[in-house]
Amino acid sequence: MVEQNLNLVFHALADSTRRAILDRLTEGESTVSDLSRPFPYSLAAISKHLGVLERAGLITRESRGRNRICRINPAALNDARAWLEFHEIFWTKRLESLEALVRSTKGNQAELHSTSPNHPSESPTKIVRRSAK
Amino acid sequence: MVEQNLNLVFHALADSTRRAILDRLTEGESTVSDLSRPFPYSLAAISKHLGVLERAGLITRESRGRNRICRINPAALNDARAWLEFHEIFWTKRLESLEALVRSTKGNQAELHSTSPNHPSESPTKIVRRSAK
DNA sequence: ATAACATTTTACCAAACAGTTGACTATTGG
DNA sequence: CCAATAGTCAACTGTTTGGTAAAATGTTAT
Repeated sequence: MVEQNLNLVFHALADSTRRAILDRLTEGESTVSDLSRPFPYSLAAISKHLGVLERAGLITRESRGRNRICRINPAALNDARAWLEFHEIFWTKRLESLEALVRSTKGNQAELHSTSPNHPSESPTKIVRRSAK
Repeated sequence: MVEQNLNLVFHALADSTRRAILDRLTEGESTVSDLSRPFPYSLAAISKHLGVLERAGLITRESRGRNRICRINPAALNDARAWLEFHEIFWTKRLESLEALVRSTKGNQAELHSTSPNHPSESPTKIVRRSAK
């Protein structure tokens, strides 16, 4: 569930055009055609990008008359940021404790490969078959 | 440059298998076949995933005898995390000031669409043609 | 009513993706 | 030296992506 959402969010962010759309949206809500103006793409292309962003929860769209106005949804970034932040710290900590281990055992050739200083069960991400993407 | 790198990093992260590989790698460096063992995929598939992760700078690979050992590179997460963190704060701030504006002008129907409380030049992401992806 | 406008949908295309299998290249243990 | 092991590469397959153009759907203004 969360896994699937991370896929959607990271995928949505992995495109310059979509990130630029998000940036434009920080300047305030916007209609689709206003949004599309600065881009060298068709309205339909932008509409598709908005679909990707909406499915990822990064924006919301609301019909107002014959326009659809788009707004950013800051909360949706939280999952992704949390994943990154946690992992950055986690990885760094792991590397530090690994270095400490190396330092403390320097001189005697301790096993350096297959190092598992903590229990593997801490690993937070689960394997998901491609069909679930 | 940075733009391009963000594409690579976010794309690399937008896949459960690759995130799971990264997680496994936090338990310590690993060979490719050790890495591939828990996954229901061929060695070649995992090797490809490792290529994606390496191109994004998220891991490094080093030949050791007939093995290639893979290590995580925590620094590479920084760009992505920085982007997310900045934007989450940025977006939230914008929404707050927008709300404040709405509150302060409540009762008189001020222009609510096309709202640009700050200068648009602050927007950090640039538009990049698809070819650059 | 009807014309114009804003957006989505559909049908299509080329390129990229995620996977496979099988051949190929090193490296090592016996 | 030779067989086994570790990994990558090449070719192929089916699916997804990011784009287009054109038709369809709503909504508003006249």
